[in-house]
Amino acid sequence: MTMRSIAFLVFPGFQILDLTGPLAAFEMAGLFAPDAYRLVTIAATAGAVASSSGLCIQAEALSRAKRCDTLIVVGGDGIRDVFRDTMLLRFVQGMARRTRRIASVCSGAYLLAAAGLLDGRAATTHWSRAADFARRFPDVRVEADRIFVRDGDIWTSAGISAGIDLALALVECDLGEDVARAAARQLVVYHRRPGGQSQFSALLDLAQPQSRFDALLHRARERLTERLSVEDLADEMAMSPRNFSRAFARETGTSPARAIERLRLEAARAALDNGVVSLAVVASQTGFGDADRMRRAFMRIYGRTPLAFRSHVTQPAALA
DNA sequence: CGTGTTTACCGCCATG
DNA sequence: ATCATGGCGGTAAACA
Repeated sequence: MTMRSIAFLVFPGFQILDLTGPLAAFEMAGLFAPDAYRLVTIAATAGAVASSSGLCIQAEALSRAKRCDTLIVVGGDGIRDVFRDTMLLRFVQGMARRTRRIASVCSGAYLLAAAGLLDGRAATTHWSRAADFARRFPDVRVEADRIFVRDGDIWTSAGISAGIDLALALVECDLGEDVARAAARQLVVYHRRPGGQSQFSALLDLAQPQSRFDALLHRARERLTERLSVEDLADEMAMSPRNFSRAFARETGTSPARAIERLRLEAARAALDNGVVSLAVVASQTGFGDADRMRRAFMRIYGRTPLAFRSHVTQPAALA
């Protein structure tokens, strides 16, 4: 197996989770694929680099990344100064020619865009900066609602924890789905977030963030074991069932019952993928009542049984 | 697997 | 007139 060197570029005022999330994801992948990755953190000036939280990390010189496989640029408020830094821009441009692929987390995309690497490409960044980003870099196709975007050998990801999703996707690309899922399980995060593309999970694929049903769905997800009938939900919105159904369908594109079912399916999938709890327990915890009803719902929507969503990956030797 | 019951959804119409 | 609302009844699907 070839050892791949992954270089993380940091700078003063970087976001600590943009670095440590993906770092930990690659580390976990290493439990299942020993010696697959070598991880190095680099900065324009070697030595202690303070993150925006004040926590410092020890970075190595840029020259340490000359022969790396992947460069990952992290984000953070400090990017405001960094993406105008001609020395770093030239470094990134040079890396684009040398490395197999380049990625960014959160506002790290600013550096890639300023270096011209994203011109004509699809990319994403933290949702709160998407508008500013699009204004500054009109040649980039910003896909603001995505967790991460791949365009050729350039990968960009949304805010903070999305960097973990990005890293898992890179791992899957390198080492296959089994290793990526095992690493995700070790991190206790979703391998592929249900809802796939939305920074806000599938839940808000349904209702717009400012929709009057957005909060309702969020609350419902916290108490899936309750009845959550159309009548209950209408009552909670202080609307008649008829009008609630109609308004909900108009504003979310799906019916109330289908939305609730989707939430239950997502929760059940996550529980199946992450844990070893029995089907009956998962069914009860997600509001399906019993395993048979859950199974029927899975077949109806996914065309596969709940068991098909269980990951069958052994524990890493280091933790056995 | 068949069967009675419940639930969800939708068209229609009345109201304000 | 237009629009949001809400009640009624039929139908189909899911449940028991």
